[in-house]
Amino acid sequence: MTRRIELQVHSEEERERRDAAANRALLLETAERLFTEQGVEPVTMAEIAQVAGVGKGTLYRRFAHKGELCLALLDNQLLAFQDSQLDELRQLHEREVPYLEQLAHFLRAVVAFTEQHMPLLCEIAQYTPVPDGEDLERPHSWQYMTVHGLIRRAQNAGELAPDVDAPFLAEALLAPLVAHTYRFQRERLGFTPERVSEGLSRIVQDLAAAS
Amino acid sequence: MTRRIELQVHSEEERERRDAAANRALLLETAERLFTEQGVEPVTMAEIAQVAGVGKGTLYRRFAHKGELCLALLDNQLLAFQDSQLDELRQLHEREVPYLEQLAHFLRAVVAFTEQHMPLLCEIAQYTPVPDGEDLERPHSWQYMTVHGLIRRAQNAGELAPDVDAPFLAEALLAPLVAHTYRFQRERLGFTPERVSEGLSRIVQDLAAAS
DNA sequence: ATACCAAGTGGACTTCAGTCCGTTTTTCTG
DNA sequence: CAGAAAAACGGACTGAAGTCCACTTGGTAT
Repeated sequence: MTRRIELQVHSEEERERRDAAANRALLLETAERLFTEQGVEPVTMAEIAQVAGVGKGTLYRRFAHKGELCLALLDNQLLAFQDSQLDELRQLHEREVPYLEQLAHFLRAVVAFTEQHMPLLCEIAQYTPVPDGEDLERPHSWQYMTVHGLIRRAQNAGELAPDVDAPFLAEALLAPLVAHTYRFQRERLGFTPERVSEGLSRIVQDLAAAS
Repeated sequence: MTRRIELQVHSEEERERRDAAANRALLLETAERLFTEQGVEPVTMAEIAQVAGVGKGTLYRRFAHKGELCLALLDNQLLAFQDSQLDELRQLHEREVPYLEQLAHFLRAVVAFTEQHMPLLCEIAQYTPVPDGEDLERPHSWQYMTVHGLIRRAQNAGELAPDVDAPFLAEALLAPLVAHTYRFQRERLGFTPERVSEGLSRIVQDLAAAS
């Protein structure tokens, strides 16, 4: 046998060596602890490596930059969020709740998620070298697809005019929830999460009413 | 006479020394040239100082960081933009164009401005240390006040339901025009400026229709 | 004119992100 | 179990932002 055929769709990158896997876990634990103690932003990559007792090279071999590390830390919670949302949307769908109402519900959940993970999300956005980005926007990307999907279904169901630009509308509804923009609203404008949720719901409602 | 009373409302910070003013101008010219030649992002502060033939300390005394330098470079054009917009809005108002239409017009103008100055605006956003920000958001701040004002007038004129959260709506309409968010739409989603303008106008229209 | 001093200046220095590469460890193969 | 290839490791190094401070200079008061 020359090479095992890749069967799994996801994360089949021919497994890390044992020491590598151990270090990945160690680094994630260390980072999480330091973040809890000092907050995300002030902790440096060098500090994480040092406290974990490995060289910087090792740290950077696992995580190309601080953003990737933060994303890894968020990964489990992101998966959980996605699962719970898919589930809730399915339930709403079974109860034949209109798509635009599902959308409002989903946006509310995204607000909560953003609120909860603001520091990590800001850091992820910060350390994403412009042209790269691909997977760093993963949280946003999934949210975008979901919102876009709900909008299109709403259009198909006649809840929303079919000539509305669904991709743009999806982006516009999520734009206030981009980490830095959201933080600005929270910290400088003094908006509460509820206020943001309500505001977005209202926009969605009015879009429906206009159709 | 002990101290001249400050009469001017703006920029009365007791004037720079002649050499300082000369260096400010020199640095702005140099930065502008380098930005034109190489683009904004790859030019370093050290390079600007070096090419201008001054020490880094001098550069940083004038401009606390790259964001401030970029903002200074944008300042004239920002003033021109504000003037032209105030003028246009005044004209629209005289022709008794509805406020929400004025708003759509203004948002279109902001899209154009953002489009034109994207590199500088991104850099300004990048180098704004979190807690600071005050004047770095000046472009956004003025846009925000204008949009907010138009929304409230629309409400007073009965064009828009009075229970809409005007401050939030202003922020939500401008959120897609925050530099990084806008760039994402342009470069990764492939939206054209027209598409963004149209999309925002449509939202504004539908808000009106729903009231 | 002189002398004083706040403002301005230059560049070495610190800090942090991220890279590089010679050395060590794991794992695979016979 | 030995030997070799691949992967991982560590920490010195680079590059850029931003700070610091001893020194100089332009405005002002005498």
